[in-house]
Parts: sequence; structure tokens; C-alpha cells
Amino acid sequence: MAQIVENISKIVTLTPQEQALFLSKTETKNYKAKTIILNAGEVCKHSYFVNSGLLRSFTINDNIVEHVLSFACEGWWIGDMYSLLSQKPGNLFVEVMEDSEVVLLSKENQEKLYTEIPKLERFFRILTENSLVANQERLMDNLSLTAEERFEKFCKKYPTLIQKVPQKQIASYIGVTPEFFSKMKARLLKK
Amino acid sequence: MAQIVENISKIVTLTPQEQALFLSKTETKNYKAKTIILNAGEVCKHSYFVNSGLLRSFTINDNIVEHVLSFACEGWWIGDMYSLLSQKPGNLFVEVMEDSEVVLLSKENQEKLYTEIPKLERFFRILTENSLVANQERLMDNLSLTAEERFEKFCKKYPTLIQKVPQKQIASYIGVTPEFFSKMKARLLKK
DNA sequence: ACAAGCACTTAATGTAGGTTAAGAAATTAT
DNA sequence: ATAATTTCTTAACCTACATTAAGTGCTTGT
Repeated sequence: MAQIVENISKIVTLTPQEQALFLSKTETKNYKAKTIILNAGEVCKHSYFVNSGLLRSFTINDNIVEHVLSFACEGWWIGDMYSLLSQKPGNLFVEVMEDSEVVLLSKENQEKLYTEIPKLERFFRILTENSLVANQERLMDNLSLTAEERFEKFCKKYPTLIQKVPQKQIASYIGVTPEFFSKMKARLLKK
Repeated sequence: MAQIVENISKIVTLTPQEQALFLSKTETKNYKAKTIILNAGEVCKHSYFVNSGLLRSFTINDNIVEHVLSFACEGWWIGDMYSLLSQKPGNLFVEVMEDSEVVLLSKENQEKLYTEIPKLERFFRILTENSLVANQERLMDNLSLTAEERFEKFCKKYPTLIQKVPQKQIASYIGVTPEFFSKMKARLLKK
């Protein structure tokens, strides 16, 4: 069964016909590492589901500093939700970090699917709810924990990512500079 | 028309029967200022919709410091989404800041309503999507903007709240101490 | 195989924002 | 009205993290 269908089936049950209909509205692409599949300033036209590989979304502020919003590895969704919903130019870049296979679901098809398969409305509601909960926790963590504590949480939550992601991007995700992250890591290793 | 129904009608259209069904599953309560309607450590059983008044949700960390996650005034929803979804004890307090009229929708009724009125699935999907977008923006702002810039954004985004909310809680929302906030405000007034 | 660029480290110095403490102003309760 | 409590301000001092800079590995492309 297609991975994306399997992913959906963890939350709502689709008939074989519905599965086929769903898949017919998606498009699967392979990207080389370092490909930017969405640029800041562009309107986001798709939701992206990762079959294999690793992507990330990030912004770049005035001072040319990157800030990672999210990583997405196998089985995760990614995109620029603000831009996708509003259909206005967004602030996010979406970059392919390793050679990856990605399923694209266009906004129009996603909306058609909501009416053709109402269960998908539920699926995406739940997906978004979970995402919101995770985001709220991260926000509160940024307000109340030290960089060291945030890093520890990150390690527990995403153990596989630590192997794969360059550490300057983990630094960016938890909200410190690469230099400080390096120093902090050295400090932690001494313990 | 009931405010909560009006709120829903901005996004999906309900028939009079559906409106009545919806309202029959809710309960409206009046709370005095300073009432805590949800404590950290409890399981959140309801979504709260504010008819009038003002509420907030916040955590308290080890050092007895409060961190405001959100404010909710007239027409806004609030609760502890993590706890509501997982039905596990949460970390959030929900406090009534002014005498308020609040509509309670229990988790069970909310889920019944999803099947009885599928359009509500869409309503809450869209509500959650918007919430997620706002949260993502706030997270990125916390990573990339100074306290001063975050405060300016807050003022533009929630002009009415500035009059109503004690400034130490605005400080908490943007992520600084009340003392630093005070200093920053004095600095801004000089310009 | 080599050069060119990244990613990581280390260290000196700088700063936004935190802490502590004490008093003034504003609310709230009696 | 007055006391009690909470909120806000100010100021001296402190620290987690940023900045700058220079050097050391790694990758990656050719």
C-alpha cells in the first residue's frame, strides 16, 4: 500500500476506491539533496508528504540568519501552511536535505477531496490538531526552558534526526547560534 | 442569534435545526473574575468559547514563573488542546480575567457533533489551521525578533488587549520579565 | 587527487534581557 | 476611608547567549 495511504489509514479508514481516488489526485516526485522546492515570496501550492528522505522548512531574516521551523522525514507532512491557506506569498523556504521521494497534493485537489471523501476532513483536522499541540509545547519550551533543556528534549523527541541533520540546523531549530551550540555540546559531553 | 453560532456561521453554514442541535449540546456559564476554570494536572473536558469577558491560559514552571500561552476575549476559543485531545492531565491553567460568559462544549459532545453535523469537522479543521498558522508565526517571532519588536507586533495585532490586560501578563506573553518590560516601555515612550 | 567550500570548534569580548531589591502607584477588600 | 494586596517602576548588578574572528577538519565537485 502507498505510504501516504498507510499514513492516512492510521487515523481514518479508506475504502480501496477512496484510496485510489486519493492517489489519483497526488503526484510523486524525486528530488536531489539541496533542491529548494518552495521559496520565500512564492505562493505555496502544495502540501508535501515525505515518502523517503528528509526536508526542512525555514525562514531567512534581514540579517541573513536562517531559522528552522520544522524538519520532515519519512511519513511526515511539510509545507508553508500560512501561504497554502491564504494563497499569499509566504516567508518559508522548503528545502530537500537528502535525496527524497515526495508526494505532492495540490491545494485544489485537497479541497476537492474534502468534499469527495469527507473522512479526509477529519484526517486533516486531526493532523492539524496534533501539529498545533506540538507547536504550542515548543513555544512554551522556548519561553521557559534553557537552550540546554531544549536540546535534551529535542534529543529525546527526535533521536533519529540527530544523526542526519547538520548540527547548525539543530541549533537553529532550538533557537541558538551554531557557536553557542558547539560550546554547549562540549559542556554536556564533559558530564 | 447565539454568538457561538454566529462565529461558526462565518466559516460554515448551519441550518436552523443544526444550530439548535449544536446549542443543545453546549452549556453557558457565568464566571467571576479570577476564577480558575481549569487547573494544571487536571484533564481538560471542554472547549471554551468566550461570549463576553476575557480569559487566558498559562503554565507555571518550577520557579513559580507564569507563562501565558494565550488570551481569549469575545468570540475566541480557549482550552488545553493537549489535554483535551489526549485526555491526560495537562500543564495549562485557564483563568477568567474579567467577569465572563463562557460557552462550554464537552469533548464527548464535540465528537458526537462531528458525526451528526459533518460540517463542524470542517469548521474545527479551519479553526485549528488558523490557530496553527498564528502559533507558527509567534514561534518564529520568538526565535528571530527582539522583545521590542515582539511587543510592537503584539500592539498591532491585539490593540484592544493592551487596555485590558495587566502589563505583566503581556510581558509574559511576549516572553520577558515584568521588570524588563517596564524598562523597555519607558525606553519606547522616549522616542 | 585536489581545491573550494562548508561545518564545526575555540576563545575573547559584547549585550539583551534576567535577578534582586526597594519604593511608588494603583486596585481590591473590609 | 483605610488597610492589604497587587502592579508597576527604577536601579545596580548578573548571566545566558550573541558576535566576531581565526583555525581545523569535512564534504563535494571537478
